[in-house]
Amino acid sequence: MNNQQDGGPLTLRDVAAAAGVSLATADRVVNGRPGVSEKTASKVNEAVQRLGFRPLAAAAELARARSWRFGVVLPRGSNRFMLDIADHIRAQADWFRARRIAVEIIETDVFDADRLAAELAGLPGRFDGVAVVALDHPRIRVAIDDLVDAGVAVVTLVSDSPSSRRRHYVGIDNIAAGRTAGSLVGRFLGRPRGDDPGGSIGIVTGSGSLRDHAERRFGFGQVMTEEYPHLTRLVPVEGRDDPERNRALVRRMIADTPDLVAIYNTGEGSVGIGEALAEAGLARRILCVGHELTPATRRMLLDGTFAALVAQDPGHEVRSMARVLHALVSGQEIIAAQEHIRVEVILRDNLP
Amino acid sequence: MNNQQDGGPLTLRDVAAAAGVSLATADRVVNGRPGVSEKTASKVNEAVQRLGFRPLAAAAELARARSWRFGVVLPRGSNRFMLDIADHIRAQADWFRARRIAVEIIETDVFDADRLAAELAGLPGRFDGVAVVALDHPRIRVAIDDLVDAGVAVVTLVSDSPSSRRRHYVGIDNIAAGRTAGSLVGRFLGRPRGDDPGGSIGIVTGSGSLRDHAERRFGFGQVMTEEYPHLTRLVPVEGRDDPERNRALVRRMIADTPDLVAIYNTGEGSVGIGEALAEAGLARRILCVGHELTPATRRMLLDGTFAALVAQDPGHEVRSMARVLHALVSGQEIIAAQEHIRVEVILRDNLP
DNA sequence: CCCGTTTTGAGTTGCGCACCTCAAGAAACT
DNA sequence: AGTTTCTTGAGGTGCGCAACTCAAAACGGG
Repeated sequence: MNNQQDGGPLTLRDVAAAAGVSLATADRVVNGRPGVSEKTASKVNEAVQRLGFRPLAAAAELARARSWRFGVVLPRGSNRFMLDIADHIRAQADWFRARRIAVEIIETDVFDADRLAAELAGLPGRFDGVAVVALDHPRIRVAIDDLVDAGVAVVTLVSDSPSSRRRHYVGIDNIAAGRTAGSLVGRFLGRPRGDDPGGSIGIVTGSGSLRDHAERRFGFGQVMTEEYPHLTRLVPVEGRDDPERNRALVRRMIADTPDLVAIYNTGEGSVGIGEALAEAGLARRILCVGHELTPATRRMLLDGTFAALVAQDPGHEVRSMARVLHALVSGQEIIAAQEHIRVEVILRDNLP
Repeated sequence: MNNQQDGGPLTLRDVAAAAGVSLATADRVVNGRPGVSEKTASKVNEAVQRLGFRPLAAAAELARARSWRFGVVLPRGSNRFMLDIADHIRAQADWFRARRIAVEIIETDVFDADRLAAELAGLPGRFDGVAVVALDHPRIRVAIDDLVDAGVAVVTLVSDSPSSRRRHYVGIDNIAAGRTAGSLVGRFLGRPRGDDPGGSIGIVTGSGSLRDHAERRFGFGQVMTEEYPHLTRLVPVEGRDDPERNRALVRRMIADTPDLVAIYNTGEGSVGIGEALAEAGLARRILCVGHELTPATRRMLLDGTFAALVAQDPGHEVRSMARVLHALVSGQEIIAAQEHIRVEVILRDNLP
């Protein structure tokens, strides 16, 4: 019953026949089970190669007949972007269930390394795969490595811990994101003409200890130094992603900086910046670039308060996380090109 | 053998038990087969809702045990973007095979409506699903509708034919793309200051008859008229996406336009524009914005000849096309949010 | 040569579902 | 009442693979 005769799909049966072995032997080779001589194994592998056999994903998954438990460790709190991530996870519930995946969202204080490490230490046994918004901190690195050693598939999400042995990072290149913001600010301000004095750029950031924000500031600074040396960068102020704090900080910034021409916010809470500018009657007169698309930033993009946003798509990230964890636990290959998360530039005109 | 007792996965068996009907009846309802009274059907549906049942994707796919034949109709020729689309289709071969999908690429002259229509007429029977780079032309609309009537799932790819009854369009909103290009050009040129005379903007386009290019010109013009009235738009010149023609056109444009400040190319062949500028020693002095990321545009983005690209991701489009066609032929739902193709802005700093 | 080990073949089971047949029962007709 | 139509249940089959058992065959060492 060689399927290949009738043009049907290529099955393991065909491989076995082509290699001149039994189905059982072919199965042993393909699934890496012991008890096959090297000679026979290479015969089978050669046939797999020659025929281009790939196990039918659906059949393999069905036959494996096991379910997976994934945990996603997110920062507790009201950060809009993280809420979006959580929403997208819930929105993907059907996708997960159709693949026998149970997802649990674990909210914790990711800014407290000890607590996060303790949380991670309790995960082995509870989960087959874990995605974590990581702090780049030695204690977290160790906690992640322990998870990996316990046989859990670990990926970092949004914020990486590159020194750990996590299998994958799902998120954007934050240096590139900062550079992109820098180029937008530089180009939007225009080349200095004649006696153009340049001007000062205010930088609002979340916290000095977050790797993603630090990388964005770094990338932003790179471009500014290289390409726009006529512009002055003010010392970054930390608003901890809180709109209220950002508003106060920007209010003071406006008062203290007569030649303020632009503001770059590396994190959330952009709405506070917009409010401070509106109070001072400076909305649309001072160039603003921020990160992430939220209802608030969308509104400010539409009304012109913000000229551009540098963003990452939380939906893509959640789907990528799901695919990568699923591939890792079920021993499939990761298609790198597909899992690359893009640094997106959003203007008023290409709002999704 | 109620799986729910042991916390196992939720199966159709459980639904049937919960609804107090047999497996066969539950199956009839779930798969929309006839012969079930309305009362019983609603009982089953209620149980499906209440328990949150979803057929296990792998099992459903395996059981359906049928393969699909998809055809992708692409323009013949050397257009780099279309070659990328074809490459991505080939790169997805494994994904397709794992889902029993055989994909055939059909190259034809999409600019010749008669020939394209004839090509489409020959597809029913050969394919279960077809993706076509459509010309928005009455003859093509009829040909697409005929395909749909013949029971073929049809989606348009990259270029739409919105008046047809195609089930889905996989591609970007080209008006938004043109608007985005317009905003980039306008903002990059900067606000007029003092006695700033504005300047002229050259527009290079592929052909007047392509819907996507026309829409881009329209969107570009919208933004220019609304926001940057001090800038003059030259009459678009048609280079048919050919670098050589574009080079000649831009050479003439440079000679004829002393106040040329920017060039917008709605299509391909941007490399010819870069060459003409380089010859005249104007590279990086005249602002260029184009479309699509190719090896050539990537290079010109890096060397500063082009300031920005407005792009669509061919990989995303191919994957979306595959998902949508697969969903259509197998009666699954399309997740609209996931299938939205974004208008991407690519600067030197966020090159993927 | 025999004996023990390794390798291989043959076969079974089950994953969850789609799809089919057949027959029994219920309801709606004449 | 009998007859026809509709509805439901029971059961089987197969999709392609993973994972297993058991026995036969091949192999290696003494």
